[in-house]
Amino acid sequence: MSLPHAVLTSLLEKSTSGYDLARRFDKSIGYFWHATHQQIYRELARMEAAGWIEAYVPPDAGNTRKKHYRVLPAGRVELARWAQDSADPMDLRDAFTVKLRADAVLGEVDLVPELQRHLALHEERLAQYRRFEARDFPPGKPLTRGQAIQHMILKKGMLYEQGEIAWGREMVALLSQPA
Amino acid sequence: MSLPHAVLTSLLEKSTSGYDLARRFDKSIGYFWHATHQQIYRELARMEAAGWIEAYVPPDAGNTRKKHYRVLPAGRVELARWAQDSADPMDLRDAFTVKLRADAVLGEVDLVPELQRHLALHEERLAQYRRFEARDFPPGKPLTRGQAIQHMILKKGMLYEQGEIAWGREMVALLSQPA
DNA sequence: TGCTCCATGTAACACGTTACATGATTGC
DNA sequence: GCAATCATGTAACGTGTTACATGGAGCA
Repeated sequence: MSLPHAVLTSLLEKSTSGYDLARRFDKSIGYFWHATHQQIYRELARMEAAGWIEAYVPPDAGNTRKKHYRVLPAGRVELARWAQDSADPMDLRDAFTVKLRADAVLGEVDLVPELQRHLALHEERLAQYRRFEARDFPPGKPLTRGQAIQHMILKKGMLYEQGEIAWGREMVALLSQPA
Repeated sequence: MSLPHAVLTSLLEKSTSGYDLARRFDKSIGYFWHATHQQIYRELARMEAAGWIEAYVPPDAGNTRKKHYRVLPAGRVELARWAQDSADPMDLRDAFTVKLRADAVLGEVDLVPELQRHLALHEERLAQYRRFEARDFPPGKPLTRGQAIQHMILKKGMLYEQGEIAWGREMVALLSQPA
């Protein structure tokens, strides 16, 4: 049960509306914790009921219907409590690997086009991470502790994408071989 | 919806009982597609109802209550259909990375012990993968197409664990620095 | 006898996904 | 005026998790 805590973290980084949170979950924090906008609205309602966050109308509201949320002290306490909890590394649920295994046992499945599509997606994401890095962490720039952690998170994402790409290329070569 | 297909794949690799499938999901295929024994029993019941698999009493049953399952032609067809479907790369749900972000914004969270625990788990799993590799894919051994795919899957797991370990060590160094 | 592990399940609930609904605003 | 996008939600359903139930087999 970490979705509320991912939302709390995102709100602490920047107080905002459910809609903008959902969009942020499509990039940034969502690269490490995926969630749909419906999950986010549901969690916001629950957390408001629990007294972890509160809604307010932003001063520059103007003519939108946006409801902004900010984290209350109880929310901070809960987030700190959860962060100190022990939890095992994430379980993988990687459908493509299962498909490869299915191919290994069935034969007659052509996974090359899908693999190449995934490769392109991983390359695109890696390129985006590199742009983030160039923008936020230029070489030589002194970093606060928090920024250094954010940089390491980005590097973790880059490492992951690089691994997927290197492995994917080798896999294309194998699958493209004549049987 | 890939759990039934992961089970089908596992049953094609070896017909067996729900109990043994559950144990296999704790190693082997479970490293890429996690599932609990309750999920597996539920899927077996559904797939039997759908005519994808059938239960039978193994000839050497003896005095156990084990029900073995084997894949029926309809199950093969369904697995091949699913394997050809397009699906995006897996979404991550990595609680530890969220905790790091929480630490970056909150401070005052000590994630070093947890990180070291994870490091030990990743190292152990990598060692296990290496044992699998030495046992199943000794250098120079000629491989069928299916075996070559299985080897690549194992290498993907090794690459992943190596990345986690390298990154984790760098992260320990950062978090251990005096603030 | 009592303990542990084997083996299969039921039930309740929490979480995640998909489809749909509603109305306001912005741009052509 | 119309379409696309903004912004928030409801509802239904499917998947995943946790707790518990049941009874047999092996063994000290």
